[in-house]
Amino acid sequence: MRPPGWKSSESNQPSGVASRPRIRVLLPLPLAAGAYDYRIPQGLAVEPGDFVVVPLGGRQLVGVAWDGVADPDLPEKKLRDVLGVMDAPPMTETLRRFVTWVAAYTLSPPGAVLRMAMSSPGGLEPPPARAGWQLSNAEPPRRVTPGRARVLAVLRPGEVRMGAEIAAAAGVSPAVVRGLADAGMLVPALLPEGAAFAPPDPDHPGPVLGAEQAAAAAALRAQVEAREFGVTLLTGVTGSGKTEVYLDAVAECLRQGRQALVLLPEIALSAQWLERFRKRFGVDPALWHSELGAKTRAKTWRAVAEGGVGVLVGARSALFLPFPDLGLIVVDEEHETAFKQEEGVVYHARDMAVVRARLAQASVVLVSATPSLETLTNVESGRYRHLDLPERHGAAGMAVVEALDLRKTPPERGRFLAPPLVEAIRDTLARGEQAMLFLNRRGYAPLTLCRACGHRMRCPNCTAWLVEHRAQKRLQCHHCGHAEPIPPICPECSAPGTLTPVGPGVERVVEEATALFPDARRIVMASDTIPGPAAAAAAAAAISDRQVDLIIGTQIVAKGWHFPGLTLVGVVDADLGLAGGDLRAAERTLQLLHQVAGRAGRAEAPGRVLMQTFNPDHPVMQALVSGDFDAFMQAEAEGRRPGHWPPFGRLAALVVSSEDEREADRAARDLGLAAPRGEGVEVLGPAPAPLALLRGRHRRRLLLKARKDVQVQPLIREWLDRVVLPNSVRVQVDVDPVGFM
DNA sequence: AGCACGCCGACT
DNA sequence: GTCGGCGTGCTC
Repeated sequence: MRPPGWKSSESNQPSGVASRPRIRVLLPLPLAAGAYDYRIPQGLAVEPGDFVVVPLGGRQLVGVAWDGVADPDLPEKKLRDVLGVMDAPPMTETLRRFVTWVAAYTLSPPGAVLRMAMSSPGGLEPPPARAGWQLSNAEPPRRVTPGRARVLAVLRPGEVRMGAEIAAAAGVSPAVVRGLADAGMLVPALLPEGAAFAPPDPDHPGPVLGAEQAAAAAALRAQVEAREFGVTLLTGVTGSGKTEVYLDAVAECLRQGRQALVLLPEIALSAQWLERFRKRFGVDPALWHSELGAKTRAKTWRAVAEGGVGVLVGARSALFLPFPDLGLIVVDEEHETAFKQEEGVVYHARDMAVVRARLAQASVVLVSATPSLETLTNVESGRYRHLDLPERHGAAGMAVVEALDLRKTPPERGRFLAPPLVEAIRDTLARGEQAMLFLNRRGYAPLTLCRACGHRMRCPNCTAWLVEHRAQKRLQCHHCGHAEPIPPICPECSAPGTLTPVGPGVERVVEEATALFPDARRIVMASDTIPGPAAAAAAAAAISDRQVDLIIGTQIVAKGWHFPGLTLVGVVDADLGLAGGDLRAAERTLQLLHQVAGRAGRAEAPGRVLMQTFNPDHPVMQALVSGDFDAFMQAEAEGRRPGHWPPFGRLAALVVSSEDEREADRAARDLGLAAPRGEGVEVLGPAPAPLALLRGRHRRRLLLKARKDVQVQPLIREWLDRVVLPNSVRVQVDVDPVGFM
């Protein structure tokens, strides 16, 4: 007896005294040692890349036969036999090399990276054959009941259909079908597998490209046609047609018979993107994101491995799918920090996309209206090519952006919308156009304090204030799961009714807008009101259909929506992202606010953007008002270059954490004392990590800063080997950190 | 990641 | 007297 789905050795003989060949097997577990060695039993053929079943301890696991030679010194008695080979396409050498590369770069166990490449256990099993019935060759009896006759008439010779379906088509109960089967007139048969994914047609008549777009598209097509590694940055303002241009490169990739992967930062919110894809290719692409169910996941994974998927659109994890011949990777909104995976294997999907493409001899297109300084620097140095789409395609010009000085025209006391913004909204609504208010902060108020004693409500597990969520009447921590009812008295001084919300969250803006514009039809777009892709699509449709006058939302309104009736965007707090000592705070704020601004005025009507700020002279505000991002990014570069800050140097963060604060301090200090030193290497800290307490763990951070030509991975590996830390202390390494962790 | 082995509190 | 808490360590 053998489990379904895999082949085992034919011989049941013991492996014998003579030593059998060995093979390394990488298991999808975070084992620091890497691949384990196994014995190949007689009668079983195992090649690198094969998905193999092996014993580990008391259980059986699927791993991948890996490259390299087994350790000849490993004693024979430790070795166990490979149990079988899965009936699945082997992992390609390119993907195996990618797994190894990512593990080495991120200082993760290779098995932890492999786990991401085996993210669908079901995909390794052949798809379950579905059972059906077909006509037998038996001579039909001369007399049959009318029901049986109808069934026999419904089925054509050789046709296989499911029992329930046959019964429905013949208008009989399933019992009649069963009866015919018992009588031998129907025989069981397997249903043919339908094509899982309709192939996108590269020559489907799509939208017509303008001259600038056509030229850029031709350049991208040529790059794909070359079938070698190359990276191009594609820039252009919102509405310049970047998507249509890179979809043309996708089409060329399909003509080449290779697969294309499009990475989006938030796949769950991309209903409008899918519509554009459908317009270009006539079918839906395959999708990959964390919300896929196990069945779809398995089907998609398997179809990708078998080469049955031409184009796949996915979130960052799609980078580890088993494409047999990947020809193109598009990273849309390449500046987005959502491409950075912060948990488990810490990696940046944009950077790893470039690595995978290099290993696969594929093209990369990085797309953004506001590219990251990293990417711009690679353009500058000639490593990446650059194509720019200069105009807004077939529509009005860019929205006019104005900084609204809150020092000159402050809102009324206890309000958050300044009079000029209120006026602008009023005018917009009066014209029958739509307005949007953006505040990147969920909840009602970010801080609750006691007016009597000054006590601030904070999370017991994190260094963070509790955020009031008025709808649930609760205070919530946005970093861990903690939530509590709003206490009736101050927990510190017991004064009743003195707890006061301070500052605005999106709910409070809704409250204010409701009081100001009671007749406007409103929609709130925040992660708590838009729980999934379906809700996002519905909200987008409601806005496009003009069922809504005023859109109030957080971060998610910034995504690439196209709302033709929207002509005014108000940014409630443009300074929000600028606080804190983050290296990229200014760059990120610019990118976010520009993206929000891009929602305004995309059709015939011109758009207007009002940003409420206390710093109208800040370079970010100046750049947004003038639209001169090149100058801003150049200034950013000049700010980072002298200190060898990224991208002009390398950075790695080590976050030491423990439930015990003194232990965290001690461990961080010990690490600091053992820090590597040398030419072009510097270690900063330890210092409290940006969230000094997170989910009950005290965190300290050390930063390793090195010159660009220094390989930081061996330095860090040796560093960690020099220090012995208690088991309760965790060290998380983040190579190329973005923002705080 | 599992699943073992290994030492200290509330139960049939 | 045991059942069981999860701390520590190993799995080719």
